[in-house]
Amino acid sequence: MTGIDVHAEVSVLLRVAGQRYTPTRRQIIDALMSTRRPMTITDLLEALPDVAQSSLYRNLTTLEQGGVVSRVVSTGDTGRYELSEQLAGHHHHLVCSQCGAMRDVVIPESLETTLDDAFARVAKREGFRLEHHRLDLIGVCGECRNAQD
Amino acid sequence: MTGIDVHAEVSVLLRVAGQRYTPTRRQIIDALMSTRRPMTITDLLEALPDVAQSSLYRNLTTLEQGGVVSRVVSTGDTGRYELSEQLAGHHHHLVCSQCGAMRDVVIPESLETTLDDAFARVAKREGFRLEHHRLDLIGVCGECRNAQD
DNA sequence: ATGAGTGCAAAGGCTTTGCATTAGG
DNA sequence: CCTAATGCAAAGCCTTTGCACTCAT
Repeated sequence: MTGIDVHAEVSVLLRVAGQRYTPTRRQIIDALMSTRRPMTITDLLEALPDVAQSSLYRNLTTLEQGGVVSRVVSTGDTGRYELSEQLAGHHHHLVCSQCGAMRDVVIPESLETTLDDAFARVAKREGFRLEHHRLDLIGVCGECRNAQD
Repeated sequence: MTGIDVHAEVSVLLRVAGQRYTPTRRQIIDALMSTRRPMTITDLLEALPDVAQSSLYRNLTTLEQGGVVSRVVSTGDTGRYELSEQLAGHHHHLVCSQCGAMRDVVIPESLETTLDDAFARVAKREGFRLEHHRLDLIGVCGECRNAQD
């Protein structure tokens, strides 16, 4: 998806949610689009030095409620955000157990289908209405592997 | 795995880590064994009313470093802990998107094998040394479904 | 003009740390 | 005895909130 498409889509999503697409929000989206990994609050503050911390938090909340971004659960002590899957596509994460870095990763479509089928059965068995799944691959990233040599 | 086995195993793990298996730590393990879901700090404090909050945090850290318990990443604002997979066996979690509750769930062994194979390939492609995977099924639990009727 | 968005500072809430006391080997 | 573990209280850190100001419609 190109940047223009994303901005147009965000604009629609926010309008539906009764929210404006302000310059600050556009900057946040630009920052999130610029990388293939969830960004921490710190990352975002560094990328947007003119945005107050409180504004960042408030905008992220607004964007999340509008379905534009998603809060990513991570091991770290600070929150992480990414574009919602509606905008970025379905994906998973590689998580480095040493440095904590996260990176997006896509698994074969056939495997996703297998997973969806199996999970649907498990959810039914457990009396659970399944919405989606979250899958992280934990290991050691290339940089940390090199650093150990 | 029976309770006796778990305590014996914990004792060994802690000894290897150079740590003692104190009464407080045994109480924590008993609490974690009593339920099939990760417990929050609040849960544990309620289950162990005579244990100071700081002791709980410190013991959980010690137990985690010894490989006895695992910190579970969750959406909530407070930490969650469970017995390590070495003690509790490999499993995943059902996470309720409405009430935040988590519950253990096991998926078919054949699916785990399929996942492991596929993930190994993905990790290799990405220059990642895979350690394990984390899989959550997000949806609405039975209680919340009933509450909506 | 009228409500939303912003910045700054203060307050909140979970977690960690300091320090004196107690228990275990 | 000597180190580890505990309790209580204080400090830290990320996040949220209050309030006045500015911007957009």
